Amino acid sequence: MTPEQLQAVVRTAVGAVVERGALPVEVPAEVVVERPKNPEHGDYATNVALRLAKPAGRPPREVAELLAEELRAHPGIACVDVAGPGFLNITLAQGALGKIAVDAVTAGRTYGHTGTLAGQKLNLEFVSANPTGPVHIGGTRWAAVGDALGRLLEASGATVTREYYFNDAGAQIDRFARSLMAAAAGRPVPEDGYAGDYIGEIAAQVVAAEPGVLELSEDQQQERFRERGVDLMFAEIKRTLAAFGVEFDVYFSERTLHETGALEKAIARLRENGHVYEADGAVWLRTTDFGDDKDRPLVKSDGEPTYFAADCAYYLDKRTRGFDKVVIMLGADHAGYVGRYKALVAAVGDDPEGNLEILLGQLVNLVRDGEPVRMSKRAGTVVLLEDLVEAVGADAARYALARASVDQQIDLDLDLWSRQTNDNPVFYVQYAHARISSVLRNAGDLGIALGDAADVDVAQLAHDRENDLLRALGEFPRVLTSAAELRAPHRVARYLEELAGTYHRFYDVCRVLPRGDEEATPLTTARLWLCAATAVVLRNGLGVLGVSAPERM
RNA sequence: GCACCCGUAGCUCAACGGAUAGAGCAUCUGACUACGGAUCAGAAGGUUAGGGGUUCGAAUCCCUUCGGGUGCACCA
Repeated sequence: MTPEQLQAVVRTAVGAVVERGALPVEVPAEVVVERPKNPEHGDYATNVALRLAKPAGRPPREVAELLAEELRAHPGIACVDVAGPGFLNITLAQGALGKIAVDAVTAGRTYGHTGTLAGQKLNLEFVSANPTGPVHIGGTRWAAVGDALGRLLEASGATVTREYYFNDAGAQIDRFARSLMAAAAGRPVPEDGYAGDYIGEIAAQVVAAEPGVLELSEDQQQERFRERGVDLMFAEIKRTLAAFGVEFDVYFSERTLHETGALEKAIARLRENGHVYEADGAVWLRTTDFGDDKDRPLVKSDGEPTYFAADCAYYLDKRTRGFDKVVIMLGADHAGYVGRYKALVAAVGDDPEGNLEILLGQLVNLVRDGEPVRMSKRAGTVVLLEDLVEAVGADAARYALARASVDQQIDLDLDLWSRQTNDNPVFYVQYAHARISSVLRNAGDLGIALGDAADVDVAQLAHDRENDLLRALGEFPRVLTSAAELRAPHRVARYLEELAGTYHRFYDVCRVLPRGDEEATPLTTARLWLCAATAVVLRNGLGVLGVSAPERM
């Protein structure tokens, strides 16, 4: 029996008790069945009696007793205890957990996938670093977490479009172009320009591609350097992200919003809704009507539209593309944007809570030898995605960034994460997978096959460590759905570490393959299924995080 | 000054309002005739920054003090 099935059984039991008038409450839509931390508390526990006590006007333990009696009648349940303030501790019948292993192996790479978010069409925007330089460490955290979140949402049945928005229309790009021009001409980069080795590299590539470019007029040169520079920088960014295992469905150019008149249309719509006014020669959106700290300009007094105006147009563009929900992942340094974004969504007539979701992530510090790492070879001051990958490898980098909650500032120790030992959590998890792969290989060499699902006797799995492992495997679908709902990919990583530990403890005391000239038994086969199921879950879980599951290390 | 995030074992971090707050590392003690020891068993380690409140129950929610981070542009 899987936890989901038990959940249904408990709910049915509540229904039965209510039905015969013993409990004057509404049957809850969902009851919580969880795996207790303390093994003495049975296979599963539910707090449903505690929840129902107040509406029923009865003491929790009394409610619990009523439900316990009902549940004991179920054939899959061996015993039910009322414990503590009114928890129901449930122990399943011998062999009832074994189905989980069969389910996992049978479902394979879709094990853990659910339809809890089916029908939702989400736009997930992350990284969105401007093509004026390489992706730095902040964007890297979002690349790892955002991509994992995308996979997580898809595993729960949502349709996800990963989107990268880039600013190729404003003053920053102009500064980038002028920096390239200066470097190409051998002049120092302007005061407000971009430094770093990459500027010289790209400038040289532009000159190589357009030999006469330095002969052009100042304006023409800037245009050529801008266009080619952005292309080259973007190619570099995409290459770096791809090497990190992150790909986007849409790269959205701000410039296109200007060129198609989308900004004017957006402003017109906001004006129709009565939220636009003019003051001091500028055009303003009255975002304070929707909880923002101050009103925001859409068009500056010099007639130029603001970046915020482009944000409005961009949001509307996403909505017309049919996304129910627009999710934007930002660094904590952009926390100030939340208020105006929410206000903008309200101003166009959407629901700022339902249609928009902004996830804020705290910043990352890199540490080596206990000292903060600040310098980068290429960019002068910031640390880059490629620096991190070079230092620890893509798997460790992705895992390290995805394993912490995003609202925690993290100190990432480069020494630790580059170590090939069990200090390093990603190796601990990957090792478990490699170890299982080895067992399965050895089984094959011995001519022992998993065989058909109908033939395996999972009731053979009766050892405590086997049951621990089965319960852990049974949690996986719920780990994925709750991590998706909470937008918390780090939960998957924590779960995998726990699962790896549970497997190692099983392996330590439960011999899988026959030794020497012993014969394979039904228990051998059952344990092999358990191993295969664990490998499936490790693989699927690591897959969500974009980390490889090696068969040999 | 105002707003948001954070403060949990020596260190890095978990814990959708639930039972005795958990892992890994580091420290100490054990298990190698090894299906991969990159493993396992055990010990030690905590006033969840401090103080109030809410309730059957608070690391979690509310108020407050202290400490750290970030942001408060007709910049992008």
